[in-house]
Amino acid sequence: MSKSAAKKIQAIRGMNDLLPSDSPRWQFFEGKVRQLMHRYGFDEIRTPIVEQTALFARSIGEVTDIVEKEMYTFDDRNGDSLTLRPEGTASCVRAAMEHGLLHNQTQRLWYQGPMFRHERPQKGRYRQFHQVGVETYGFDGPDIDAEVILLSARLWQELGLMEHVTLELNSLGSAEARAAYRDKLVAYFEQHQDVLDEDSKRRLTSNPLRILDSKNPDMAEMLNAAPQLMDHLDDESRAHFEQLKAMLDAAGIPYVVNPRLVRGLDYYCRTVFEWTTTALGSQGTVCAGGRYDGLVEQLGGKPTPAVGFAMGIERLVLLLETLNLVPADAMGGCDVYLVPMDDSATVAALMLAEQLRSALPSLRLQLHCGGGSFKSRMKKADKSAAPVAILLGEDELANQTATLKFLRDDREQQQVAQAALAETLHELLPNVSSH
RNA sequence: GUGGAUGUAGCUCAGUGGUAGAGUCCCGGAUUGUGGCUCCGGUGGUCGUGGGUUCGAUCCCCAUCAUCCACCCCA
Repeated sequence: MSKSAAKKIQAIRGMNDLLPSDSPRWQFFEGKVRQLMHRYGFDEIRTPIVEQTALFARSIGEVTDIVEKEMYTFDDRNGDSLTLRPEGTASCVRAAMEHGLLHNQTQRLWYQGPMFRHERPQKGRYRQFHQVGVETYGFDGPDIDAEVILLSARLWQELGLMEHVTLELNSLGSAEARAAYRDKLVAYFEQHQDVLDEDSKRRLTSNPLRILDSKNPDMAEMLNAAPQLMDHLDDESRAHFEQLKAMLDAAGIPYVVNPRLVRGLDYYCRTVFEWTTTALGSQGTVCAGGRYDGLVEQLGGKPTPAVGFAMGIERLVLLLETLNLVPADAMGGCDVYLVPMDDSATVAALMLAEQLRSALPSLRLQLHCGGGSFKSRMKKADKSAAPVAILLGEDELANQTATLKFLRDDREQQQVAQAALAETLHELLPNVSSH
């Protein structure tokens, strides 16, 4: 620990520690997700966080921002170019193909885990962030589009977020229709070069559809007169989109059609959607996805229709926190804090704690450790947020009892025989069951 | 990647060109076996980091790192 060697090592920029005070919120969210996926008949898939660089370049699109400047790419010791995954879909397709999951069968998969993008960090935008994603394969009708949207909607309902999010919907048409429209749009923009700002000129080659979404008021007039994607949909995509809207109407899910909604990743076609919120500043997209019918084939598999979405866990947890939607009983804590009143009761307390844990498997009991004055032991009992403290001292040891003290309500403490303690706690604490 | 704001105790923040303070937290005491309220005392800081100007820099200048905001992009 010399001064010269004192350069502090800290976490990588944009990569955060998840501290004990945060994890209950994450666990609450993750628990809801897991339960929901189970209820909808989706199976979990876990893939490595590192893949061959080519996988992402070929799926996300060579000229997207993600591939051009945001990937964590490095050479393995044998010279292979590897990349920390910037999103989950490509890995999922790769794994499904590699293990024959797409061979004459349909799949409904979900995953969860860290993703990596080298962007400038901001609230709700990090270099290591976490997504929950859903991917379905082998369904070409709008029913599966509706199904995954309904799944996401139910999650918002269960989390109490429904009135804080908006569903935006669009159709990009088939890959062919989209490409044709893209050419037409580029031609139109090239005729109006003089009105385009710098960003838009750059996007002319990278993602011309996004220019439509520009906030620059000087371009508004020109953009309004631009060819509309909706007018260039192929008939099949138009029908698909109409049916999807009818299904959402029938399910009572409100949405707004946003003809300027364009996803940044190249593989999307037909249905695209985003759930957005105004409560998080400029990082308003909380969940986004769509159809990517061409990707499996593009990666060397048989043509396979696919629909999926991903949501950002940091953003959703942040939203839950901001809106105070995590119930208090999910925020950790324990039921009972067991206090040996002085060091002579340590061993007895240890044994009593184990005995109670055996008798009451759902009991959350924290044993006081680390000594200290009796006063400080009681302070820690208070801080534990437990409703009940068990005190064990000289008198209790002498007559095989324990003192039950109620920390949260005005109620006389009571002496209970140690043999009857489990039964008493079971009666006292509604969430604790005996076995 | 571009523009801007901010970095002082574990946390929230004052403050001054002469090597730092409050609240909170933590520990102890008032109260020998009873926490929360009150009162008293105590621990805790290379003032983000590295240079420069100066007799002297936490303060002024430069660089750098980090966080936040907007843009870009996206979950």
